[in-house]
Amino acid sequence: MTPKKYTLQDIAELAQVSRGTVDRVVNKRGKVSKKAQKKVEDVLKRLDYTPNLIARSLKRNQNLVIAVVIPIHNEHDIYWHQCAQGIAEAERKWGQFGIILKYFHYHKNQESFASMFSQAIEMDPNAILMAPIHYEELKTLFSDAEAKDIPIGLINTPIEEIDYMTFVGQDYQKSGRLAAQLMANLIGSDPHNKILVAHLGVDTDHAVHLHAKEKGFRAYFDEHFPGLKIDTVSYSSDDVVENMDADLSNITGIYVTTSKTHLLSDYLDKHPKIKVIGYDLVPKNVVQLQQGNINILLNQNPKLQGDTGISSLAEHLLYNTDIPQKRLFPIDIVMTENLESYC
Amino acid sequence: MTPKKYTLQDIAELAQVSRGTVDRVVNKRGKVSKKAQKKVEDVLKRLDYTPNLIARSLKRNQNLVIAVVIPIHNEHDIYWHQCAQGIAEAERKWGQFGIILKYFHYHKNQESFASMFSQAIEMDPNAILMAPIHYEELKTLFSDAEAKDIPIGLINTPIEEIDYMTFVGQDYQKSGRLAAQLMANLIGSDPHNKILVAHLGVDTDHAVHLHAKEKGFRAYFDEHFPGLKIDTVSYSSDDVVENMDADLSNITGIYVTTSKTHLLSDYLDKHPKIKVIGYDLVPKNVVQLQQGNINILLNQNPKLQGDTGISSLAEHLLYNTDIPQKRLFPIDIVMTENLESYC
DNA sequence: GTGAAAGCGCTAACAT
DNA sequence: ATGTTAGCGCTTTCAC
Repeated sequence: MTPKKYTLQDIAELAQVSRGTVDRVVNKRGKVSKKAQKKVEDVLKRLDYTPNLIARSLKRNQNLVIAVVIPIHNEHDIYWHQCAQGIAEAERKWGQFGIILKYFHYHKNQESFASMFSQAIEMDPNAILMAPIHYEELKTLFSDAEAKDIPIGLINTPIEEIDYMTFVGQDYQKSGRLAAQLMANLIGSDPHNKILVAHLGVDTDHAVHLHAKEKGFRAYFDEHFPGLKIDTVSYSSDDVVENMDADLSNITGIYVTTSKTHLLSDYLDKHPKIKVIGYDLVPKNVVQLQQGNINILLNQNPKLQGDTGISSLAEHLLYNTDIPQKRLFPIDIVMTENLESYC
Repeated sequence: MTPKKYTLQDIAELAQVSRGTVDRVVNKRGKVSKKAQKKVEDVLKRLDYTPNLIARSLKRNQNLVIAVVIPIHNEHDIYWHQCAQGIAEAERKWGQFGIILKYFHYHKNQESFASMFSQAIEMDPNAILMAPIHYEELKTLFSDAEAKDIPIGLINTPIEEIDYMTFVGQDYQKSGRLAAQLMANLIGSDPHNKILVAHLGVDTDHAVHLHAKEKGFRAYFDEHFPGLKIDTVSYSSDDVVENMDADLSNITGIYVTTSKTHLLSDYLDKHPKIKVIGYDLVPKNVVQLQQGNINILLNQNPKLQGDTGISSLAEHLLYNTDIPQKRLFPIDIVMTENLESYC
C-alpha cells in the first residue's frame, strides 16, 4: 500500500555495484564508468528513488550560515523592528537544524550598506538575506556577489540588477492603488472631496517605496475620478506636529504611506469626519483604529516577511528545495471588525 | 561565537554515566537511580542541551500515519476541493519525512461520518485530521477517540466536546460582522437601504457556519443601524435561478454566505447598482469581481487551511513541537485592486 | 573507477 | 539500574 522507500543500499544491490558508486551517480560526482553509470541509472529510473533528506542533513551535520544584511533599527522604527522579530523567530525555528544567522546592520546610506554587504560576502556565508539599497554605484558590488555563487534572498526591495534567488515583499504600487480604491469607497463621489497623501516620519531608505505607493494611489484616482484634488506632504516625525494643521483644512481623506499614521492622532481627534488609511498594525495605530480615528490599516506584515525570508533560504540550504523567485505578500485590509484575526 | 551544540555523548562524559542513562533521563523512561538522575540533570541544565531532532527522526525511521476524515467532494464543491488540494500539497511536502496520509471520505450525513471516523480510529493512526459534523449522538464516539490518545486536529468546525489538539479555521461570526461593516461602507446610510442575506447552494454540513455568519452580520447592523431591513433567503443551487428575481426588487446590498455568489451573475448584470459581498476566490467569483458584479470577496483560503492542518500535525509528530490550540485564519478582504496578490 | 568502512546523534535491544 | 552496541541512510575518506 505505502510505496516502499528505497535506499542507496537497495539501488546498489539491484545494480550490482556499491553504495559509493550509486552515490556518485546520484550526486553527479563523476568518476564512474559508463557501464556502471548506465546500470545504476536504469535501476534509479525504475524504482523512482529519492534520497532521504533527513539522513543527508544528519551526515552533513555542519552549520549553515545565512548572512542577514538589514538596516540598524530601534524600537521606534517599527517596520524594521517587526521584520527583525520575524527573522529572530525563524532563527529559533531553524537553529536546531544547524542554521546560523550572522547579522550585518547598516546605517541607511550608501557607504554603510556597501561596506556591510561586502563584509557579508567576504565571510562566505551559505546564503545572504538582505534589504538592499539601490544605488547605481553598487552594481559592481552586486556582480561580485554573483561571482561567488552565493544564493541571495532579497527582502523589502526587489532590485532586478541583482541575480537573486528569491524576493519577499510587496508590490507597493498595487498597494497604493488598493488604498485609493478603499478611499474612494470611504469618501464617496462628493465633488468637494479633497485628499492628502502624507509621507510621515520619512526615511531615505523608504523614499522609493513611498513614491511607488503614491504613484499607484494617484493612478487609480486619475482613472476613476479624473478631476479630484490630491495634495502631497512629506514630514519627518518631528515636523508633523508643527505643520499638519494648515494642511488639514477642508480635507476629506488622508492616505498615510508609512506606519506613522498615529502621529496624527491629535488632529484626528479634532476632525472626526476625515477618512484615514494608513499602514501596519503597530500598537499605536491599532488604538487609533479602534477609536475610529483611522478607518483602515493596510497590513504589510513585516514580521512574517522576515520569517519567510529566512525560512525559504533555510529550506533551500537544508533540503535543496526549490523556492519561488518572488513571494509577493498579499496586501491585507484591516478594519475594526477583522482586526482581531490579524493579531 | 556559535554556541556549541552538545550531544548525548558530551552530557554522558560530563556526568560520568553512559549515553543510555542520559537518554533515559532526557526521555523520562525511568529506571535511573536518584543519584545518576541528579548528576545528569545538573549537566543538562548547565549546558542547555537540546536533542538533535534530525538524528531522532532518522533513527525512528518509521512512517507516521495521519488519518484524514473529510467529506466526499467533487470539483463543484469548491470549498472542499480546494481544502483537499492543500492537504495533498502538505502530503507531498511531508512525504519525504515519512508522513503518510490515509483518507476516510464521508457522505455528508451522520451515519457516514460516524462510520468513517470509527474506521479511522480503528486503524490506530498517529494522528487524525478531520472536518467533524456535530451531532449529539456522536459524543460517545468522540470520547472513544480520546481514550486511544490519538492527537486530533479539527478543521473547519470546532467542536468543544472533542478534546482536540488543534483547530484550524475561521471565526464565522466575526466574518459576518466584517461583511456587515464592509456592506455599511458600500451602501452608505441611505434610509431606503434594503439588504438580503443569501445562503446559496446550501449544504447541510454548512448550515451551522452560515447561521453563524448571518448572526454576526445582523448583530453588526443591529448595533450600528438598528432600523435597517434585512431579509434572508436560502436556496439550493438549482432553486436560485427560479426564485431570486422576486427577492431582488429594491435591494441595495446582498451578502452571500457561501462561495456560490457567481450563481447570481445573470441577475447582477441586470442590477448593476446592487452591492454584493461573497466568499472565496473561486474562478467564477473572480470573474464576477473583475466585471464589477461582485464588490468584495472574503477569502476563507481553504487550501491554506488544509495545508496548515496537516503541517501542524506533521510537525508535532516529527519534532514534538507544540502547536497552537486554535489557528484562526485572518479574514481577508479581496477587492479588484488587491485580487492579484491573493492568487 | 570502485568498494569498504567509519561515523553524524539518537534510540532500543541486549547484556551485565 | 546501567553500560554497550547495532544501526537508521547518507557522505566521505581511504585503500585497492
